[in-house]
Amino acid sequence: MPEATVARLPLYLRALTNLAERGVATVSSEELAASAGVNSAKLRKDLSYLGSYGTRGVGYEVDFLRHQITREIGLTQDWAVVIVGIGNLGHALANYGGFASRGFRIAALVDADPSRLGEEVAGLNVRHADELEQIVQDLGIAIGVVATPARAAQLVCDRLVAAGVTSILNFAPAIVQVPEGVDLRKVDLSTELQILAYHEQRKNGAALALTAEQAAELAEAVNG
Amino acid sequence: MPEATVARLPLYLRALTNLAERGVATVSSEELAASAGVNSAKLRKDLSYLGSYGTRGVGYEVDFLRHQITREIGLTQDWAVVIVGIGNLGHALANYGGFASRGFRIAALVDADPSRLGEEVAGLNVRHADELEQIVQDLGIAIGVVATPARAAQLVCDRLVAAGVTSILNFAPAIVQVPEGVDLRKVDLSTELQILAYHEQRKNGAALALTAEQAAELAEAVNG
DNA sequence: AGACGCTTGTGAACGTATGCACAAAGTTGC
DNA sequence: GCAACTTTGTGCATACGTTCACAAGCGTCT
Repeated sequence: MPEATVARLPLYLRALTNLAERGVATVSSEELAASAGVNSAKLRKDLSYLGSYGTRGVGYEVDFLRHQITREIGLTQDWAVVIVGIGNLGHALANYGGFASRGFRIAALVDADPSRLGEEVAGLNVRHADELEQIVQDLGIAIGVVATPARAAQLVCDRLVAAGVTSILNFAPAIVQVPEGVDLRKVDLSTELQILAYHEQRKNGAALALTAEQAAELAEAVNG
Repeated sequence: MPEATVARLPLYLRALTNLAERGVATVSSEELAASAGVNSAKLRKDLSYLGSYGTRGVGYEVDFLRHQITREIGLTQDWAVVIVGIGNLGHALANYGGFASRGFRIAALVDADPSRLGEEVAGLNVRHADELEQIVQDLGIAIGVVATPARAAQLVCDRLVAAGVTSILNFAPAIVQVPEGVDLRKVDLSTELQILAYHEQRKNGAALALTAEQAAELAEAVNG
C-alpha cells in the first residue's frame, strides 16, 4: 500500500466516524471524498487497496468500511504509548482525549526533572527517566512520544530504541536519527508556521512582507 | 519552487543554525544533508532553487546560506499570530519558546469560554472570541492557529478568514474547508500515531498485533 | 601556470502520486 | 426480465519528486 494512501486512511476514518455519528448508513465516494477534502478518484483508488468493499450503484456501507480501515491501520488492538517529557506540551498530550478514543492508551509518563516526579498528570504518576527502559519492557510499549527540549531528543530516542520501541513520534524541534527498522515521524510546530509564512509572503506581494532592508533596496531601484 | 522543497527549507535552516552555534563556518552538501537526514543530491537541488550560493570544491558558507533561507521563507520580518482556543494545547503553544525565536510573535490569545477571560497566559491576557475580528484587523494578523475542540474548528476558521487571516494552522482533529487563496495546514496528533500503528502492525507480524478476533480466526485455520 | 582534487549544480532516468475517463457491475422501476 | 441510471474499480496519461551520475568550476599545491 502506498505511503500516501496510508497517510490518508486516518482522514477517511475520521470522516466516516462523523457520518456514523450522524446516523448515515451508506456513502458514495463522491460524498465521502468531499467531506474528507480529497478527489473522489483518489479516494476510490485508496480504498481499492483495502479490497473491493463498495457496491456499484450504491456506494460504501459506513460502518463496514470504518471497520475495515480500523483493522488495516491496526486499531483493533490498543497500543500502549509512553510520553517522554512532561512540560507544557507533554501535559497537553497526556490530557488530550483524542488518543484514547482512537486506540492509543497512554501507559506511562516520564520526565528527567526530579521536581516533577510523582506529580499526577491525567491520572498517571510521572516517573523518572532512569526507569524508562524498565517501563518500556514491562508494559510492552512499542510507540514512544518525545516531547522533551531539543537537546534531549536524540538521547531519549536512542534510549527508547534500545529499550525496544520501534515507532517514535517526535515533537521536539530537533533532527533525530534512528536506526533502520524504527519508524520516526515528526510534528514540528514552527516548521509548519514557516511553510505558511513562505506562502503568505508570496500572497501579499511586497506589501506586508517588506523588510527594512528590502524596502531600502526597492527605494533605491525606484528612485535610482 | 516545488512545495516539497519549501517544506524542507525549515529543516535546513535548523541544521544550519545548529552548525552556526557550534561555530562551523562552511559546510558541504554531503555534511549538511547528513545532519538534516536527507539525500545530498536532493539538498543541492533544493538549494539551487534559491540561487547559486555554493562554492564548488568548498561547500556553502553557513551564515550566508542561513540568511538566504531566512529571507526566502519570509522570516526577516516578524509574523503576528493569534491562537484561538486556550485549552491544554493552546496553553502549551502559547508557552512554546520556539515560535518567538523563529520569527513568529504570538500577538493575541482568544477563547470562547468566559471563565478563561482575563487569565494571563505567556504574558498575554486571554480575550473573548467575540473580539476575534477586531483583534485580527487591529493587529494586522495574517496567520491564525486553531487549537479548539473539533466541533468549533470550522466556525473559527470561517471567522478568521472573514476577518482577513490568509494562513491557518489547524490543531483541531477536524476536517475544515477554507476558500481558495487561504493556506491551511493541519497538525494531527492521532493521525500521526495511526500512521505509526499501521507500520508497527506490519513490522511485528502477527505477534503483538493479534486481536482476539484475529487470533480466533488463526486458531481455526491452524486447527481446523 | 598548470595539474590535481574536491564539491557544486543539473540533465536524465526512474519511481511515485494524481486525476481523468470509462467499462464493469450493481440497483431501481416498469 | 429488461432498460435506464448510478457508482465503483481501474487503465492510462500526466505531473511531481527523487536519485544517479557527471561535467563544470573553484581552490590548492607544486
